[in-house]
Amino acid sequence: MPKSTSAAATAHAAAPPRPRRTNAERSSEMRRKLFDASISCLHDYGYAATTTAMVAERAGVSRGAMAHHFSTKTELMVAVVEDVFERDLHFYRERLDKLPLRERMDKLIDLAWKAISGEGGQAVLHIMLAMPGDADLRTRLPPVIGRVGEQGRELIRRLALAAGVKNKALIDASVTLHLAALRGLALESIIGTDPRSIQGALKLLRTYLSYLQNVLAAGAH
Amino acid sequence: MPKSTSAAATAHAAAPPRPRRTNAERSSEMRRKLFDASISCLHDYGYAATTTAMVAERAGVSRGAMAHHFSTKTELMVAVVEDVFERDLHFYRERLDKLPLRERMDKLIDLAWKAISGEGGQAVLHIMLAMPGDADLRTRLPPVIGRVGEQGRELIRRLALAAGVKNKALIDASVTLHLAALRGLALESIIGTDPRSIQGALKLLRTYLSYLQNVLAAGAH
DNA sequence: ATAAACATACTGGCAAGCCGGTTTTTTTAT
DNA sequence: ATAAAAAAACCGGCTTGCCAGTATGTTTAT
Repeated sequence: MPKSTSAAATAHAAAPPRPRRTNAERSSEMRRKLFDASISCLHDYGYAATTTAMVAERAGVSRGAMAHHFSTKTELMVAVVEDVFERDLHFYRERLDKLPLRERMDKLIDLAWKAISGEGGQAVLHIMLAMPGDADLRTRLPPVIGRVGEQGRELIRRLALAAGVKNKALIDASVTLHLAALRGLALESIIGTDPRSIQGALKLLRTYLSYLQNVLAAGAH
Repeated sequence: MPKSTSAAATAHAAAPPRPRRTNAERSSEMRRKLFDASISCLHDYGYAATTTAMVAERAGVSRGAMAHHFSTKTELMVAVVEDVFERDLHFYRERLDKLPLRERMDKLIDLAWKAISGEGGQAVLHIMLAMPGDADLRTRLPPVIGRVGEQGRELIRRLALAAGVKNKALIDASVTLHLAALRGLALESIIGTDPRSIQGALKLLRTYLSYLQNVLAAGAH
């Protein structure tokens, strides 16, 4: 392989165009690639069948590079959950801000369904279900889930308050229930349930929510 | 160890009481033990962290015996799902038959919650989430799920018809949604969500169902 | 220069499946 | 009825492949 000659030193040598990225850029690009590959693998194969080697390969990255950024599989997975949650929150805020207040609640279910049933949501689902089998995950994940869960609840509370609803306990119960329902439906789609059946359930869920809004609005006056 | 003498041949020898079970009995007892141990392990550690050796040990059975009845882990897990589903259906029927028609619908949610959030339900949840990573599971499990799902739907359709509801599509959507919600809440309890929050969500779910019944009953006349 | 980013090779542990052999039950032949 | 033969249930060690983690070497940025 006669590539070692000073060809690279010649002026026109642009065979591999060198971007000359900064270290911070390299790191964040590396993490992005690893997250995407992880999510994709988790979606396709689940937690246990997702091997670190597989993730590295799909990311187009060496195992060593991955080890440099995430020394253990658990660590990577926790970071994946954080990444997905952050992106989801950003996704919600970006879309909701453009809508008039009255329409936001209704849109929320569609957005949440997209987030939860998508690749990222399914990946998170798999990681969560791996908790009972991984002690590290069991200690590291709950704080992450709790933090973002609180942020999400806060976001929805604001929407509800703007709509004139005060019953905090009921709002929380509603959030818990609707998120659980969406997760359950996402699970159904994982195990191959007929999508039409799932769509019907989603429609009913929207109906339920608007019923709840009516009741609460009536009670609020 | 002088137990090898003909003590067993004497009339009163009850030291090791030999049951002299029939083969069918031995088989079914063995399967029962393996199912219970599997469910317990799945609940405690999830799918991947549940090893066949662990199941055998917890069942108080040799690995070879287990291999005789279930030659592969996947095979055992499919059988576990079948067992849980059969027991659940039996559980539903037994409890519901004793109730007057009007109360059955409401009771159904409690029963389904007990079944889905219990050890067996969580075990099934773990097995389902393992599907993407196991090709065998992916081909063997759907038929089982489909069969029992249809039986469950049939049971509920009868209840609904007895209550004067005709809208078949809406009934199916309702069943799908409510089961999904319960599964999602079971998942929440697995990842350690505050039980009070879950109870609140359950209460709201019951409210939703009675609302739906009222609407349907009104529409049926 | 030196530290961070990236790559390659290796290792230790472990779980699933396999296999030869033993014990218990059931069937068959006498 | 009873012994021999066949079948079914049961046992535990072995092994092979594979995966997470590690150790060491090379390139790129600061």
